[in-house]
Amino acid sequence: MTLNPRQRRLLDAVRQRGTVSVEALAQQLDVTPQTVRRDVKQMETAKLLARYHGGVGLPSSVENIDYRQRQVLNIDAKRRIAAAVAARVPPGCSLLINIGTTTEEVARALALHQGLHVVTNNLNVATILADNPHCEVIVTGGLVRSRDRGIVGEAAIDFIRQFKVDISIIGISSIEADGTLRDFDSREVKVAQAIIEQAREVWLVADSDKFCRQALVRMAHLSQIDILFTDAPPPAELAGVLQEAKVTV
Amino acid sequence: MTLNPRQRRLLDAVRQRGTVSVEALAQQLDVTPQTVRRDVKQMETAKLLARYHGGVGLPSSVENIDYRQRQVLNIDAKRRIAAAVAARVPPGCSLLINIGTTTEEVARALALHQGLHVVTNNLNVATILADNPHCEVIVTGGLVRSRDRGIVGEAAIDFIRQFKVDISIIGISSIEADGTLRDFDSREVKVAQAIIEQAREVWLVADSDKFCRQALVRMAHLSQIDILFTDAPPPAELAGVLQEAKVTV
DNA sequence: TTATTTATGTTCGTTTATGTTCGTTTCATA
DNA sequence: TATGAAACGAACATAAACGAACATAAATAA
Repeated sequence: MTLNPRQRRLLDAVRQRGTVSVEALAQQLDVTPQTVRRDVKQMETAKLLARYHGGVGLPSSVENIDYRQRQVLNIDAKRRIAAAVAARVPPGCSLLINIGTTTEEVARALALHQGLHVVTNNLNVATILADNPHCEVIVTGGLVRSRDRGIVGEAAIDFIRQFKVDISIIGISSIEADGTLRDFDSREVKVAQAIIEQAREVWLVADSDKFCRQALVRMAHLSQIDILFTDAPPPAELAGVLQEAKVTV
Repeated sequence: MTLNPRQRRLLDAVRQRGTVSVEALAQQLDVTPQTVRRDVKQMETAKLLARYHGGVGLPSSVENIDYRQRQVLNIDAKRRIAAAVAARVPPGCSLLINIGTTTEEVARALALHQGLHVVTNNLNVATILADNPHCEVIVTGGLVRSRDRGIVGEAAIDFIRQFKVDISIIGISSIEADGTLRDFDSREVKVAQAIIEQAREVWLVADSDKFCRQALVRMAHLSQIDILFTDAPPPAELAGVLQEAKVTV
Protein backbone atom coordinates (compact mmCIF):
# COMPACT_ATOMS: atom_id res chain seq x y z
CA MET A 1 0.00 0.00 0.00
CA THR A 2 1.07 3.56 -0.55
CA LEU A 3 0.99 5.78 2.50
CA ASN A 4 0.08 9.43 2.45
CA PRO A 5 2.07 11.82 4.62
CA ARG A 6 -0.34 11.66 7.49
CA GLN A 7 -0.24 7.90 7.52
CA ARG A 8 3.49 8.05 7.50
CA ARG A 9 3.47 10.34 10.50
CA LEU A 10 1.03 8.04 12.19
CA LEU A 11 3.30 5.08 11.66
CA ASP A 12 6.27 7.03 12.94
CA ALA A 13 4.38 8.05 16.04
CA VAL A 14 3.44 4.45 16.77
CA ARG A 15 6.93 3.16 16.09
CA GLN A 16 8.36 5.76 18.37
CA ARG A 17 6.01 5.38 21.28
CA GLY A 18 5.18 1.70 20.98
CA THR A 19 1.47 2.07 21.58
CA VAL A 20 -0.66 5.15 21.17
CA SER A 21 -4.35 5.82 21.75
CA VAL A 22 -6.54 6.70 18.83
CA GLU A 23 -7.49 9.90 20.59
CA ALA A 24 -3.87 10.96 21.00
CA LEU A 25 -3.16 10.22 17.35
CA ALA A 26 -6.20 12.21 16.29
CA GLN A 27 -4.99 15.18 18.26
CA GLN A 28 -1.42 14.91 17.08
CA LEU A 29 -2.38 14.54 13.42
CA ASP A 30 -5.13 17.14 13.71
CA VAL A 31 -7.93 14.98 12.36
CA THR A 32 -10.93 13.27 13.91
CA PRO A 33 -10.59 9.91 15.61
CA GLN A 34 -12.73 8.45 12.88
CA THR A 35 -10.12 9.33 10.28
CA VAL A 36 -7.43 7.83 12.42
CA ARG A 37 -9.45 4.65 12.63
CA ARG A 38 -9.81 4.55 8.90
CA ASP A 39 -6.09 4.93 8.41
CA VAL A 40 -5.32 2.43 11.09
CA LYS A 41 -7.71 -0.08 9.58
CA GLN A 42 -5.91 0.04 6.26
CA MET A 43 -2.50 -0.14 7.82
CA GLU A 44 -3.59 -3.07 9.88
CA THR A 45 -4.55 -5.07 6.83
CA ALA A 46 -1.19 -4.14 5.39
CA LYS A 47 0.36 -5.62 8.53
CA LEU A 48 2.03 -2.34 9.32
CA LEU A 49 0.54 -2.11 12.77
CA ALA A 50 -1.79 -3.84 15.19
CA ARG A 51 -4.81 -2.36 16.82
CA TYR A 52 -6.67 -3.03 19.99
CA HIS A 53 -9.60 -1.41 21.69
CA GLY A 54 -8.65 2.19 22.33
CA GLY A 55 -5.37 2.36 20.55
CA VAL A 56 -2.77 1.16 18.16
CA GLY A 57 0.41 -0.82 18.59
CA LEU A 58 3.07 -2.51 16.58
CA PRO A 59 2.27 -5.76 14.82
CA SER A 60 3.21 -8.75 16.92
CA SER A 61 4.08 -10.46 13.66
CA VAL A 62 5.62 -13.86 13.21
CA GLU A 63 8.95 -12.17 12.88
CA ASN A 64 11.37 -12.02 15.71
CA ILE A 65 9.58 -10.00 18.32
CA ASP A 66 12.33 -8.81 20.56
CA TYR A 67 14.35 -7.74 17.59
CA ARG A 68 11.41 -5.80 16.22
CA GLN A 69 10.96 -4.09 19.52
CA ARG A 70 14.59 -3.31 19.91
CA GLN A 71 14.52 -1.82 16.49
CA VAL A 72 11.90 0.63 17.61
CA LEU A 73 13.73 1.61 20.73
CA ASN A 74 15.14 5.07 20.39
CA ILE A 75 14.42 5.13 16.69
CA ASP A 76 14.56 8.91 16.57
CA ALA A 77 18.03 9.04 17.98
CA LYS A 78 19.14 6.36 15.57
CA ARG A 79 17.73 8.24 12.64
CA ARG A 80 19.54 11.38 13.65
CA ILE A 81 22.77 9.51 14.09
CA ALA A 82 22.27 7.84 10.72
CA ALA A 83 21.66 11.17 9.01
CA ALA A 84 24.85 12.58 10.51
CA VAL A 85 26.83 9.59 9.31
CA ALA A 86 25.34 9.72 5.84
CA ALA A 87 26.22 13.37 5.53
CA ARG A 88 29.87 12.53 6.12
CA VAL A 89 30.12 9.60 3.76
CA PRO A 90 31.64 10.86 0.51
CA PRO A 91 30.20 9.53 -2.74
CA GLY A 92 32.06 6.65 -4.34
CA CYS A 93 33.81 5.40 -1.26
CA SER A 94 33.93 1.87 0.09
CA LEU A 95 32.30 0.86 3.35
CA LEU A 96 32.10 -2.08 5.70
CA ILE A 97 28.91 -2.14 7.75
CA ASN A 98 28.19 -4.59 10.55
CA ILE A 99 25.20 -5.82 12.49
CA GLY A 100 22.98 -3.51 14.50
CA THR A 101 19.79 -1.56 14.32
CA THR A 102 21.64 1.72 14.16
CA THR A 103 23.75 0.57 11.25
CA GLU A 104 20.55 -0.43 9.48
CA GLU A 105 19.33 3.11 9.84
CA VAL A 106 22.62 4.25 8.37
CA ALA A 107 21.96 2.01 5.39
CA ARG A 108 18.59 3.64 4.92
CA ALA A 109 20.13 7.07 5.12
CA LEU A 110 22.62 6.09 2.43
CA ALA A 111 19.88 5.09 0.01
CA LEU A 112 20.43 8.08 -2.24
CA HIS A 113 24.22 8.11 -2.21
CA GLN A 114 25.96 7.51 -5.49
CA GLY A 115 28.62 4.98 -6.38
CA LEU A 116 29.17 3.40 -3.01
CA HIS A 117 30.85 0.04 -2.53
CA VAL A 118 29.50 -1.65 0.53
CA VAL A 119 30.48 -4.89 2.21
CA THR A 120 28.23 -6.06 5.01
CA ASN A 121 27.46 -9.06 7.17
CA ASN A 122 23.93 -7.82 7.83
CA LEU A 123 21.21 -9.17 5.57
CA ASN A 124 18.96 -6.24 6.33
CA VAL A 125 21.60 -3.74 5.34
CA ALA A 126 22.24 -5.69 2.17
CA THR A 127 18.56 -5.76 1.32
CA ILE A 128 18.13 -2.05 1.95
CA LEU A 129 21.15 -1.02 -0.07
CA ALA A 130 20.55 -3.50 -2.87
CA ASP A 131 17.56 -1.35 -3.74
CA ASN A 132 19.91 1.48 -4.56
CA PRO A 133 21.04 0.80 -8.12
CA HIS A 134 24.00 3.16 -7.74
CA CYS A 135 25.43 1.06 -4.99
CA GLU A 136 27.51 -2.09 -5.24
CA VAL A 137 26.60 -4.37 -2.37
CA ILE A 138 28.69 -7.32 -1.35
CA VAL A 139 27.44 -9.62 1.33
CA THR A 140 29.69 -11.90 3.30
CA GLY A 141 29.08 -15.62 3.21
CA GLY A 142 28.25 -17.58 6.29
CA LEU A 143 25.71 -18.64 8.82
CA VAL A 144 22.65 -16.41 9.21
CA ARG A 145 21.64 -15.71 12.77
CA SER A 146 17.87 -15.68 12.86
CA ARG A 147 17.60 -13.19 15.68
CA ASP A 148 18.79 -10.22 13.66
CA ARG A 149 19.71 -11.62 10.26
CA GLY A 150 23.35 -11.04 10.85
CA ILE A 151 25.94 -13.29 9.27
CA VAL A 152 28.60 -14.69 11.56
CA GLY A 153 31.17 -17.44 11.63
CA GLU A 154 34.60 -18.16 10.23
CA ALA A 155 33.43 -17.96 6.65
CA ALA A 156 32.25 -14.40 7.15
CA ILE A 157 35.56 -13.40 8.74
CA ASP A 158 37.63 -14.94 5.95
CA PHE A 159 35.44 -13.20 3.46
CA ILE A 160 35.86 -9.81 5.07
CA ARG A 161 39.64 -10.23 5.17
CA GLN A 162 39.64 -10.05 1.38
CA PHE A 163 38.69 -6.40 1.48
CA LYS A 164 40.31 -3.17 2.55
CA VAL A 165 37.83 -0.34 2.73
CA ASP A 166 37.83 3.39 3.35
CA ILE A 167 35.43 3.37 6.26
CA SER A 168 34.01 0.77 8.63
CA ILE A 169 30.72 1.62 10.30
CA ILE A 170 30.08 -0.48 13.36
CA GLY A 171 27.38 -0.70 15.97
CA ILE A 172 27.93 -1.87 19.50
CA SER A 173 25.99 -3.11 22.53
CA SER A 174 27.86 -1.38 25.29
CA ILE A 175 30.49 1.25 25.89
CA GLU A 176 32.05 1.08 29.33
CA ALA A 177 33.42 4.00 31.24
CA ASP A 178 37.03 3.09 30.49
CA GLY A 179 36.31 3.01 26.77
CA THR A 180 35.97 -0.74 26.38
CA LEU A 181 33.50 -1.73 23.69
CA ARG A 182 31.55 -4.91 24.31
CA ASP A 183 28.90 -7.02 22.65
CA PHE A 184 26.83 -10.04 23.65
CA ASP A 185 27.79 -12.56 21.03
CA SER A 186 31.38 -13.69 20.69
CA ARG A 187 30.91 -14.74 17.09
CA GLU A 188 29.63 -11.29 16.24
CA VAL A 189 32.57 -9.79 18.08
CA LYS A 190 35.04 -11.73 15.96
CA VAL A 191 33.42 -10.47 12.80
CA ALA A 192 33.44 -6.92 14.10
CA GLN A 193 37.14 -7.19 14.93
CA ALA A 194 37.84 -8.27 11.39
CA ILE A 195 35.80 -5.35 10.14
CA ILE A 196 37.83 -2.95 12.23
CA GLU A 197 41.11 -4.39 10.98
CA GLN A 198 40.19 -4.10 7.33
CA ALA A 199 39.32 -0.41 7.39
CA ARG A 200 41.41 2.68 7.02
CA GLU A 201 39.00 4.53 9.27
CA VAL A 202 36.50 3.25 11.85
CA TRP A 203 33.27 5.00 12.75
CA LEU A 204 31.24 3.88 15.72
CA VAL A 205 27.51 4.53 15.86
CA ALA A 206 25.87 4.23 19.27
CA ASP A 207 22.87 5.93 20.79
CA SER A 208 23.17 7.16 24.33
CA ASP A 209 21.53 4.02 25.77
CA LYS A 210 24.74 2.20 25.11
CA PHE A 211 26.81 4.27 27.50
CA CYS A 212 25.84 2.65 30.72
CA ARG A 213 24.99 -0.84 29.57
CA GLN A 214 26.78 -4.06 30.36
CA ALA A 215 27.74 -6.70 27.86
CA LEU A 216 29.86 -9.78 27.90
CA VAL A 217 32.48 -9.94 25.25
CA ARG A 218 35.20 -7.42 24.69
CA MET A 219 35.30 -6.27 21.11
CA ALA A 220 37.66 -3.36 21.02
CA HIS A 221 38.61 -0.12 22.72
CA LEU A 222 37.56 3.41 21.92
CA SER A 223 41.14 4.18 20.96
CA GLN A 224 40.63 2.03 17.88
CA ILE A 225 37.74 4.25 16.82
CA ASP A 226 38.24 7.34 14.70
CA ILE A 227 34.83 8.94 14.98
CA LEU A 228 31.98 8.29 17.39
CA PHE A 229 28.47 9.27 16.32
CA THR A 230 25.97 9.54 19.13
CA ASP A 231 22.94 11.55 20.17
CA ALA A 232 23.82 12.81 23.64
CA PRO A 233 27.00 13.87 25.42
CA PRO A 234 28.77 10.87 26.93
CA PRO A 235 29.12 10.60 30.72
CA ALA A 236 31.95 12.50 32.34
CA GLU A 237 34.18 9.48 32.94
CA LEU A 238 34.21 8.75 29.25
CA ALA A 239 35.06 12.26 28.23
CA GLY A 240 38.71 11.79 29.09
CA VAL A 241 39.02 8.58 27.15
CA LEU A 242 37.40 10.31 24.23
CA GLN A 243 40.28 12.75 23.93
CA GLU A 244 42.02 10.24 21.73
CA ALA A 245 39.08 10.15 19.38
CA LYS A 246 37.32 12.79 17.41
CA VAL A 247 33.71 12.98 18.49
CA THR A 248 30.55 14.23 16.83
CA VAL A 249 27.38 14.47 18.84
CA MET B 1 11.46 8.86 -19.33
CA THR B 2 12.98 12.20 -20.19
CA LEU B 3 12.02 15.12 -18.03
CA ASN B 4 11.42 18.59 -19.31
CA PRO B 5 12.77 21.52 -17.29
CA ARG B 6 9.52 22.05 -15.48
CA GLN B 7 9.30 18.43 -14.48
CA ARG B 8 12.83 18.63 -13.23
CA ARG B 9 11.95 21.60 -11.08
CA LEU B 10 8.89 19.74 -9.86
CA LEU B 11 10.98 16.77 -8.82
CA ASP B 12 13.47 19.05 -7.10
CA ALA B 13 10.70 20.76 -5.18
CA VAL B 14 9.34 17.44 -3.98
CA ARG B 15 12.77 16.09 -3.06
CA GLN B 16 13.47 19.23 -1.13
CA ARG B 17 10.23 19.53 0.76
CA GLY B 18 9.33 15.87 1.08
CA THR B 19 5.68 16.30 0.26
CA VAL B 20 4.01 19.13 -1.61
CA SER B 21 0.40 19.79 -2.55
CA VAL B 22 -0.59 19.89 -6.17
CA GLU B 23 -1.88 23.40 -5.65
CA ALA B 24 1.45 24.63 -4.28
CA LEU B 25 3.33 23.04 -7.15
CA ALA B 26 0.99 24.65 -9.66
CA GLN B 27 1.65 28.04 -8.12
CA GLN B 28 5.38 27.54 -7.87
CA LEU B 29 5.73 26.30 -11.44
CA ASP B 30 3.21 28.84 -12.72
CA VAL B 31 0.95 26.36 -14.45
CA THR B 32 -2.51 25.02 -13.72
CA PRO B 33 -3.00 22.19 -11.26
CA GLN B 34 -4.17 20.08 -14.17
CA THR B 35 -0.77 20.33 -15.82
CA VAL B 36 0.91 19.44 -12.58
CA ARG B 37 -1.29 16.39 -12.37
CA ARG B 38 -0.34 15.36 -15.85
CA ASP B 39 3.34 15.65 -15.03
CA VAL B 40 2.93 13.90 -11.75
CA LYS B 41 1.02 11.07 -13.36
CA GLN B 42 3.87 10.36 -15.74
CA MET B 43 6.50 10.64 -13.07
CA GLU B 44 4.53 8.32 -10.89
CA THR B 45 4.52 5.58 -13.49
CA ALA B 46 8.24 6.18 -13.84
CA LYS B 47 8.44 5.59 -10.07
CA LEU B 48 10.06 8.96 -9.56
CA LEU B 49 7.50 10.01 -7.02
CA ALA B 50 4.38 8.89 -5.21
CA ARG B 51 1.10 10.66 -5.28
CA TYR B 52 -1.82 10.72 -2.93
CA HIS B 53 -5.05 12.64 -2.84
CA GLY B 54 -4.12 16.29 -2.65
CA GLY B 55 -0.41 16.12 -3.20
CA VAL B 56 2.78 14.45 -4.09
CA GLY B 57 5.50 12.78 -2.09
CA LEU B 58 8.62 10.76 -2.54
CA PRO B 59 8.11 7.16 -3.51
CA SER B 60 7.66 5.07 -0.40
CA SER B 61 11.12 3.64 -0.14
CA VAL B 62 12.63 1.79 -3.00
CA GLU B 63 11.24 -1.62 -3.74
CA ASN B 64 12.29 -3.30 -6.91
CA ILE B 65 9.09 -2.90 -8.82
CA ASP B 66 9.46 -5.05 -11.85
CA TYR B 67 10.75 -7.83 -9.68
CA ARG B 68 7.80 -7.39 -7.43
CA GLN B 69 5.51 -7.58 -10.39
CA ARG B 70 7.20 -10.66 -11.71
CA GLN B 71 6.83 -12.18 -8.31
CA VAL B 72 3.07 -11.88 -8.60
CA LEU B 73 3.01 -13.40 -12.06
CA ASN B 74 1.54 -16.85 -11.89
CA ILE B 75 1.78 -16.76 -8.15
CA ASP B 76 -0.84 -19.44 -7.73
CA ALA B 77 1.03 -21.93 -9.84
CA LYS B 78 4.22 -21.13 -7.96
CA ARG B 79 2.55 -21.66 -4.62
CA ARG B 80 1.26 -25.04 -5.68
CA ILE B 81 4.64 -26.05 -6.97
CA ALA B 82 6.24 -24.87 -3.76
CA ALA B 83 3.80 -26.85 -1.65
CA ALA B 84 4.56 -29.99 -3.64
CA VAL B 85 8.28 -29.46 -3.17
CA ALA B 86 7.95 -28.79 0.53
CA ALA B 87 5.96 -31.96 1.00
CA ARG B 88 8.83 -33.97 -0.43
CA VAL B 89 11.62 -32.35 1.53
CA PRO B 90 12.40 -34.59 4.50
CA PRO B 91 13.10 -32.94 7.84
CA GLY B 92 16.71 -32.46 8.76
CA CYS B 93 18.13 -32.58 5.26
CA SER B 94 20.46 -30.12 3.59
CA LEU B 95 19.43 -27.95 0.67
CA LEU B 96 20.93 -25.60 -1.85
CA ILE B 97 18.44 -23.07 -3.18
CA ASN B 98 19.16 -20.64 -6.00
CA ILE B 99 17.67 -17.45 -7.39
CA GLY B 100 14.12 -17.20 -8.68
CA THR B 101 10.65 -16.26 -7.65
CA THR B 102 9.53 -19.86 -7.56
CA THR B 103 12.36 -20.87 -5.28
CA GLU B 104 11.33 -18.07 -2.98
CA GLU B 105 7.91 -19.57 -2.73
CA VAL B 106 9.57 -22.85 -1.89
CA ALA B 107 11.38 -21.11 0.93
CA ARG B 108 8.08 -19.80 2.26
CA ALA B 109 6.59 -23.26 2.07
CA LEU B 110 9.52 -24.62 4.07
CA ALA B 111 8.98 -22.16 6.89
CA LEU B 112 7.66 -24.80 9.25
CA HIS B 113 10.10 -27.58 8.46
CA GLN B 114 12.37 -28.73 11.22
CA GLY B 115 16.12 -28.98 11.32
CA LEU B 116 16.90 -27.98 7.76
CA HIS B 117 20.32 -26.86 6.64
CA VAL B 118 19.99 -24.46 3.76
CA VAL B 119 22.62 -22.80 1.62
CA THR B 120 21.39 -20.12 -0.75
CA ASN B 121 22.60 -17.34 -2.98
CA ASN B 122 19.26 -15.56 -2.76
CA LEU B 123 18.91 -12.86 -0.12
CA ASN B 124 15.15 -13.17 -0.11
CA VAL B 125 15.29 -16.88 0.54
CA ALA B 126 17.79 -16.27 3.31
CA THR B 127 15.58 -13.65 4.91
CA ILE B 128 12.49 -15.83 4.72
CA LEU B 129 14.17 -18.89 6.17
CA ALA B 130 16.10 -16.97 8.78
CA ASP B 131 12.76 -16.37 10.45
CA ASN B 132 12.48 -20.09 11.03
CA PRO B 133 14.47 -20.77 14.17
CA HIS B 134 14.66 -24.48 13.41
CA CYS B 135 16.53 -23.85 10.24
CA GLU B 136 20.22 -23.21 9.75
CA VAL B 137 20.66 -20.73 6.93
CA ILE B 138 23.95 -20.13 5.23
CA VAL B 139 24.21 -17.42 2.67
CA THR B 140 26.92 -17.29 0.05
CA GLY B 141 29.21 -14.31 -0.07
CA GLY B 142 29.46 -12.09 -3.08
CA LEU B 143 28.01 -9.29 -5.09
CA VAL B 144 24.30 -8.59 -4.62
CA ARG B 145 22.39 -8.05 -7.83
CA SER B 146 19.89 -5.30 -7.12
CA ARG B 147 17.33 -6.59 -9.58
CA ASP B 148 16.36 -9.64 -7.58
CA ARG B 149 18.70 -9.66 -4.59
CA GLY B 150 20.54 -12.64 -5.88
CA ILE B 151 24.21 -13.11 -5.09
CA VAL B 152 26.48 -13.86 -8.03
CA GLY B 153 30.15 -13.84 -8.88
CA GLU B 154 33.23 -15.95 -8.30
CA ALA B 155 33.05 -15.58 -4.56
CA ALA B 156 29.62 -17.12 -4.47
CA ILE B 157 30.74 -20.06 -6.59
CA ASP B 158 33.80 -20.75 -4.47
CA PHE B 159 31.63 -20.59 -1.42
CA ILE B 160 29.12 -23.08 -2.76
CA ARG B 161 31.89 -25.51 -3.67
CA GLN B 162 32.57 -25.96 0.04
CA PHE B 163 29.29 -27.79 0.49
CA LYS B 164 27.81 -31.07 -0.58
CA VAL B 165 24.08 -31.21 0.03
CA ASP B 166 21.25 -33.71 -0.24
CA ILE B 167 19.08 -31.69 -2.58
CA SER B 168 19.52 -28.68 -4.83
CA ILE B 169 16.39 -26.74 -5.69
CA ILE B 170 16.85 -24.56 -8.74
CA GLY B 171 14.68 -22.20 -10.73
CA ILE B 172 15.13 -21.49 -14.40
CA SER B 173 14.13 -18.97 -17.07
CA SER B 174 13.52 -21.27 -20.00
CA ILE B 175 13.22 -24.95 -20.87
CA GLU B 176 13.63 -25.67 -24.55
CA ALA B 177 12.02 -28.49 -26.44
CA ASP B 178 15.22 -30.54 -26.53
CA GLY B 179 15.60 -30.29 -22.78
CA THR B 180 18.15 -27.51 -22.68
CA LEU B 181 17.81 -25.27 -19.64
CA ARG B 182 18.69 -21.63 -20.12
CA ASP B 183 18.82 -18.42 -18.16
CA PHE B 184 19.43 -14.77 -19.01
CA ASP B 185 22.41 -13.94 -16.87
CA SER B 186 25.66 -15.80 -17.42
CA ARG B 187 26.86 -15.04 -13.90
CA GLU B 188 23.73 -16.57 -12.49
CA VAL B 189 24.20 -19.58 -14.74
CA LYS B 190 27.67 -20.21 -13.39
CA VAL B 191 26.35 -20.16 -9.85
CA ALA B 192 23.53 -22.53 -10.78
CA GLN B 193 26.00 -24.94 -12.37
CA ALA B 194 27.98 -25.01 -9.18
CA ILE B 195 24.80 -25.65 -7.26
CA ILE B 196 23.96 -28.60 -9.48
CA GLU B 197 27.42 -30.08 -9.08
CA GLN B 198 27.37 -29.93 -5.32
CA ALA B 199 24.12 -31.84 -4.85
CA ARG B 200 23.34 -35.51 -4.63
CA GLU B 201 19.95 -34.80 -6.15
CA VAL B 202 18.69 -31.89 -8.28
CA TRP B 203 15.11 -30.68 -8.28
CA LEU B 204 13.96 -28.18 -10.87
CA VAL B 205 11.00 -25.91 -10.17
CA ALA B 206 9.41 -24.20 -13.17
CA ASP B 207 5.89 -23.04 -13.85
CA SER B 208 4.44 -23.76 -17.27
CA ASP B 209 5.34 -20.29 -18.61
CA LYS B 210 8.91 -21.46 -18.81
CA PHE B 211 8.26 -24.16 -21.37
CA CYS B 212 8.08 -22.05 -24.48
CA ARG B 213 10.30 -19.17 -23.50
CA GLN B 214 13.64 -18.20 -24.95
CA ALA B 215 16.70 -17.32 -22.96
CA LEU B 216 20.33 -16.73 -23.72
CA VAL B 217 22.73 -18.75 -21.72
CA ARG B 218 22.84 -22.50 -21.49
CA MET B 219 22.84 -23.68 -17.94
CA ALA B 220 22.29 -27.41 -18.05
CA HIS B 221 20.22 -30.17 -19.59
CA LEU B 222 17.16 -31.91 -18.27
CA SER B 223 19.17 -35.12 -18.01
CA GLN B 224 21.01 -33.53 -15.10
CA ILE B 225 17.74 -33.06 -13.27
CA ASP B 226 16.28 -35.70 -11.02
CA ILE B 227 12.81 -34.30 -10.43
CA LEU B 228 10.91 -31.58 -12.24
CA PHE B 229 8.12 -29.81 -10.39
CA THR B 230 5.68 -27.93 -12.56
CA ASP B 231 2.01 -27.00 -12.75
CA ALA B 232 0.94 -28.21 -16.19
CA PRO B 233 1.88 -31.09 -18.50
CA PRO B 234 4.90 -30.20 -20.61
CA PRO B 235 4.52 -29.96 -24.42
CA ALA B 236 4.68 -33.18 -26.39
CA GLU B 237 8.20 -32.70 -27.72
CA LEU B 238 9.53 -32.53 -24.20
CA ALA B 239 7.78 -35.65 -23.04
CA GLY B 240 10.34 -37.91 -24.66
CA VAL B 241 13.27 -36.09 -23.14
CA LEU B 242 11.58 -36.35 -19.81
CA GLN B 243 11.79 -40.13 -19.84
CA GLU B 244 15.20 -39.81 -18.27
CA ALA B 245 13.79 -37.85 -15.37
CA LYS B 246 11.12 -38.59 -12.87
CA VAL B 247 8.38 -35.98 -13.17
CA THR B 248 5.74 -34.72 -10.80
CA VAL B 249 3.02 -32.44 -12.13
C1' DT C 1 2.57 29.14 -46.38
C1' DT C 2 -0.66 25.31 -44.42
C1' DA C 3 -1.35 21.06 -41.97
C1' DT C 4 -0.35 18.45 -38.02
C1' DT C 5 1.25 17.42 -33.70
C1' DT C 6 2.10 18.72 -28.96
C1' DA C 7 1.53 21.13 -24.73
C1' DT C 8 -1.36 23.58 -21.85
C1' DG C 9 -5.66 25.79 -20.22
C1' DT C 10 -10.79 25.31 -19.24
C1' DT C 11 -14.98 23.20 -18.00
C1' DC C 12 -17.65 20.01 -15.69
C1' DG C 13 -19.17 15.57 -14.04
C1' DT C 14 -17.07 12.00 -10.88
C1' DT C 15 -14.42 10.34 -7.20
C1' DT C 16 -12.17 10.72 -2.80
C1' DA C 17 -11.13 12.13 1.76
C1' DT C 18 -12.83 13.62 5.81
C1' DG C 19 -16.18 15.23 9.16
C1' DT C 20 -20.65 14.23 11.60
C1' DT C 21 -24.14 11.59 13.64
C1' DC C 22 -25.87 7.76 15.86
C1' DG C 23 -26.64 2.97 16.94
C1' DT C 24 -23.66 -1.05 18.43
C1' DT C 25 -19.83 -3.26 20.65
C1' DT C 26 -16.28 -3.61 24.09
C1' DC C 27 -14.27 -3.07 28.49
C1' DA C 28 -13.76 -2.14 33.26
C1' DT C 29 -15.75 -2.12 37.55
C1' DA C 30 -19.15 -2.38 40.81
C1' DT D 1 -23.13 -10.67 36.21
C1' DA D 2 -24.83 -6.20 35.27
C1' DT D 3 -24.05 -1.53 33.95
C1' DG D 4 -22.26 2.70 32.17
C1' DA D 5 -18.69 5.00 29.72
C1' DA D 6 -15.72 4.84 26.08
C1' DA D 7 -14.56 3.23 21.65
C1' DC D 8 -16.05 1.59 17.40
C1' DG D 9 -18.12 1.38 12.78
C1' DA D 10 -21.84 2.21 9.34
C1' DA D 11 -24.17 5.66 6.90
C1' DC D 12 -24.55 9.96 5.22
C1' DA D 13 -22.97 14.89 3.93
C1' DT D 14 -19.78 17.94 1.88
C1' DA D 15 -15.94 20.13 0.00
C1' DA D 16 -11.87 19.41 -2.29
C1' DA D 17 -9.32 17.01 -5.68
C1' DC D 18 -9.36 14.44 -9.75
C1' DG D 19 -9.70 13.22 -14.69
C1' DA D 20 -11.97 13.13 -19.25
C1' DA D 21 -13.15 15.87 -22.97
C1' DC D 22 -12.70 19.73 -25.48
C1' DA D 23 -10.52 24.31 -26.77
C1' DT D 24 -6.56 26.89 -27.85
C1' DA D 25 -1.98 28.24 -28.69
C1' DA D 26 2.73 27.02 -29.80
C1' DA D 27 5.96 24.16 -32.15
C1' DT D 28 7.06 21.27 -35.97
C1' DA D 29 6.62 19.19 -40.52
C1' DA D 30 5.18 19.23 -45.28
